[in-house]
Amino acid sequence: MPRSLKTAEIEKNSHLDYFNIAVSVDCVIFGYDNKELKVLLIKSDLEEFTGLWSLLGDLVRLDEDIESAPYRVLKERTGLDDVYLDQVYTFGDLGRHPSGRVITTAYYSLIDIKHQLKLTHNELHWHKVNDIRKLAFDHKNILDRSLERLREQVMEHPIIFNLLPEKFSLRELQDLYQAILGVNLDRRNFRKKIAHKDWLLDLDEMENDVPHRPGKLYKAKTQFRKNPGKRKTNRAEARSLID
Amino acid sequence: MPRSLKTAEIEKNSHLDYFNIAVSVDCVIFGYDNKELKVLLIKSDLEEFTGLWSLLGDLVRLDEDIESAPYRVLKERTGLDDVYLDQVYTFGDLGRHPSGRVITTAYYSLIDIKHQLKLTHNELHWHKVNDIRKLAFDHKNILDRSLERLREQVMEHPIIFNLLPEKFSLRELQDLYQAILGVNLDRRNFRKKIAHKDWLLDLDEMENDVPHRPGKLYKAKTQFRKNPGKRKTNRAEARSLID
DNA sequence: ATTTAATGTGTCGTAAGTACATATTTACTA
DNA sequence: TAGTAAATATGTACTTACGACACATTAAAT
Repeated sequence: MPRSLKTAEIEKNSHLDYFNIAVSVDCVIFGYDNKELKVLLIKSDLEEFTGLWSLLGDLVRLDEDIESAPYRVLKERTGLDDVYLDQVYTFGDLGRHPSGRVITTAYYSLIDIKHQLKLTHNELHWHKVNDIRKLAFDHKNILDRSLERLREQVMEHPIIFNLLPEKFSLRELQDLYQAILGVNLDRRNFRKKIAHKDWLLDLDEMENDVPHRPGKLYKAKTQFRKNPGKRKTNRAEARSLID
Repeated sequence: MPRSLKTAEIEKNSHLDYFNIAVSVDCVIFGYDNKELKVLLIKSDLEEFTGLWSLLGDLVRLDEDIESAPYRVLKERTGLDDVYLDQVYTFGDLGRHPSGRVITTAYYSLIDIKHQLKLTHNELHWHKVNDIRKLAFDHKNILDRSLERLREQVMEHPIIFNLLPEKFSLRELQDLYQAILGVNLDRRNFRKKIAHKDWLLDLDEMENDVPHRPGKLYKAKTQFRKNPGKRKTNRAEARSLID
């Protein structure tokens, strides 16, 4: 039996009961601003966690695929549509939710703070990922795992562009990589590596809002995958692992 | 509402009902024998899938962590203890289970067929992964994803040794890699790469059961992680992604 | 003794990773 | 308008990893 479950709380949380496991999704919504990686959080609505922030989540509905749930949550809470989402991990320890037995599947999302978001809900706030020490539930753990996954994915797949406006300079791109990976990169080597990936389209345009020599502007050439649910095995990838 | 859900079926499957999502785990149990990657399957017990095989799974109990469930399933069905398990993905499409709404979290497991398994259940059978075309439920999809994950993990982490007996030769190890990755590898380059990883302990022993020049025997030096639930981010890994 | 079938290295060309320096362009300001 | 500051843009040399490839060695079987 869940630890801190009392009858009063069951009534308060009518969607939870003693006899079933509830299924939820939580969204780790990453954004990038002012050279910092951010995550969108909401004030926790549970007494146990007053003052703490939490991820955006909801119970999975009986009539929706689990993959649809995080899209719905993002749409409902932020108005965002057509975002990049990837499943990270499913968390289901006994004590993770004080109101009952809830298993949650975490998704992370990459969005462009500046151009995409209209915050409809004033309890939502962007937080610097690096400054976060504690969150409600096990959400700090979920955040850590999501960041870990983001770091793994970001050099292998052309997904990082979801965090940037359509047009960006190589400096902006490098700053973003540095914010995500938490390391400084050599500019010349970084550019060689990016050039080699063939992800960028040279727009033949220049920055015009910088107080120094403007850089060239690029846009992402590659189509990012928006629905990661059903992937194909890539034989070539497997091969490159060894020989 | 689930597609093919009828009252009769609900009665037959008393653990499922109209009003809640059920949570299960499925185990993709990999083994290795005769130069082939195998997976342990059980005959499906559902009418809809008579004649088809399925993964070993069970509903998650109300009083166990989700991570504990696959360990329990393995213990109950095969007697296996202390195995390597890793969570792969959570599948939750509406129509995936004919008897109701069931969301399942897939784990893959690596075990040594020869020395560990006492099949207690005579409906269990090892199947060649390469020969599997169709499984019950969405289990073929789950198997594909698990194999994909195994292929990704197997060069990065010293987990492959869970599929081998304690002592093994480099040839056996290479054969196993080839079975998993589905490619042939150059022996010299393979050995260089493995040597470079510093995963092996030279036992100063020789094979003695082979009809040709015997090779040296090795054992795994590295401790495999048995409980992958809570990983730490590795700063050095992140750095190596860029430069 | 010869054959067979594997083990156990080494080399060389190529590609990628890493450390590092100089010239160039624009905005700013004095 | 000339000089300065700050960033862009690019190249080279070193080292390490990858990939294709060949030959000598060892033990078992005949």
